Amino acid sequence: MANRSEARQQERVKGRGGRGGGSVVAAIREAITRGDFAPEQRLVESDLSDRFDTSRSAVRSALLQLTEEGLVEREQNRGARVRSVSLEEAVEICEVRMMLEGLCSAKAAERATPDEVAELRAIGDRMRQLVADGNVLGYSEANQLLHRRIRELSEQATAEEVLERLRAQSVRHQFQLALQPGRPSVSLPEHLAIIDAIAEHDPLAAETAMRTHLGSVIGALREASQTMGGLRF
Amino acid sequence: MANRSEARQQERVKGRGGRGGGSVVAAIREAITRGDFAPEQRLVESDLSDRFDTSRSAVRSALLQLTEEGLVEREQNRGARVRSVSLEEAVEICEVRMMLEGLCSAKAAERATPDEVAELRAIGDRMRQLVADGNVLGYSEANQLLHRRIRELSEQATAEEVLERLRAQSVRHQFQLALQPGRPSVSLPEHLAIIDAIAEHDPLAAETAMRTHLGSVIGALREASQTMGGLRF
DNA sequence: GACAACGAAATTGGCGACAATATTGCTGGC
DNA sequence: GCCAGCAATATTGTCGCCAATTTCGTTGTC
Repeated sequence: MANRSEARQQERVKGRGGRGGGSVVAAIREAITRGDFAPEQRLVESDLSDRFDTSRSAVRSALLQLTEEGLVEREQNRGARVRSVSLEEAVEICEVRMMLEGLCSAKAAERATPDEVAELRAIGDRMRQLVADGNVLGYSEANQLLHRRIRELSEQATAEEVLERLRAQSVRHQFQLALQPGRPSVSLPEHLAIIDAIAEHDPLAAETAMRTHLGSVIGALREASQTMGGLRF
Repeated sequence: MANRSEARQQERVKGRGGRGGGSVVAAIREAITRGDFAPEQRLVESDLSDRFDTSRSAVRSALLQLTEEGLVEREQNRGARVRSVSLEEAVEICEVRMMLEGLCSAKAAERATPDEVAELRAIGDRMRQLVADGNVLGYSEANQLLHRRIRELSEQATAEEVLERLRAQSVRHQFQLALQPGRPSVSLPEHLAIIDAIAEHDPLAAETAMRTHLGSVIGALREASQTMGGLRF
């Protein structure tokens, strides 16, 4: 659409020009989750191959894969768009997270070594500090880190994979939530409860604490959408 | 490998020859889950395009998608094979099912209409009869049907999608289990308990019953693998 | 007789071209 | 002035070809 003239920065994939087999997927995925592409935005194959300095077939196969991952939607002969996930879908995702992160939390409670417990405790302390300082973005990052570490500690590859996929799908909702005023002070004690349960190697308490936390996230999602007017993301 | 001469039956995809965009994926997926291809078997692109009477690029893109679904594994420049899932992986899958089908079971208990409850009860009755008759294959089918209907009743699209994917990955383990002598008489009461809980619209009991059931499945998987010698599927 | 080096065959990876389809803009009639 | 039909354009879908890579078989040497 004539914007090929406005010399757009080309994001070279992996350094070498035009190559990078599987990493084209990673590049486009990151661009979507980072918000470079808006929800519902059309993803034209030739534009993308241009932007990422790769071939159209590479982009094509990447879009196929991202469709499978739930980040992109395609219609026959009508191309691909960034998937926009509705509030209802975000709630569904959170319900699944509730179950699966509950499992991971329980497993982490079983397996965590003293060092790993110390690591979680350190994250908890940092969270406390960040909330006290009113550092919303920092807290959001620590939040992601905590959830990720607990997933990893579970050593449940199947659950980890599913959760990673779902996380990518709901980054926007997740981020919106983090910016909600007063939200950190609600979630902080929930996070600390999870850490405590894992530290005490109490799988049942760890699962319950995680479920409580994500239940509260679901509630917050619903509330936030009311104030925001039910926008899709 | 010179077996192109033995006139192998060509399974036309979708009737018309050589077409059928997305349904090539379905055809190969079915062939894998039906056991036409053994685990670890190589999937040569030209062979498949021959067998399903389609183009190599269609097969190629199908294999890409099936890799994403966890049914196929690929190595750079070395082609695709049918993924073989180990006992440990099967247990992981079952743990995830435990959580997610637990969720679906609870939601089904909330939502099920009288008609739907009657339908589940009918399945339960049929199961009882099939066990009494010693009809193992029939029971296995009814088993799958029950789990599927509960998933559908939950109207949790996200969980349904994940579960469907995982089911395809573990069909072999699932089938092996169904053939285990004495297994039906163990699982029958568990299934009936799930149905009862849903019929009584008791989400908590429904979730618990489902978790108990799949916990028992995990135990059975482990036992079966001992007698079978820890074979991969 | 075993093994390394080499060459041939099989297979995958990727690009370019072309056909099929959808979208957009234009023209003429009412 | 609005709408139907048609032409032009943009975009996707698919195929065939060739290069890159791996695998398999052969030959020659020790």
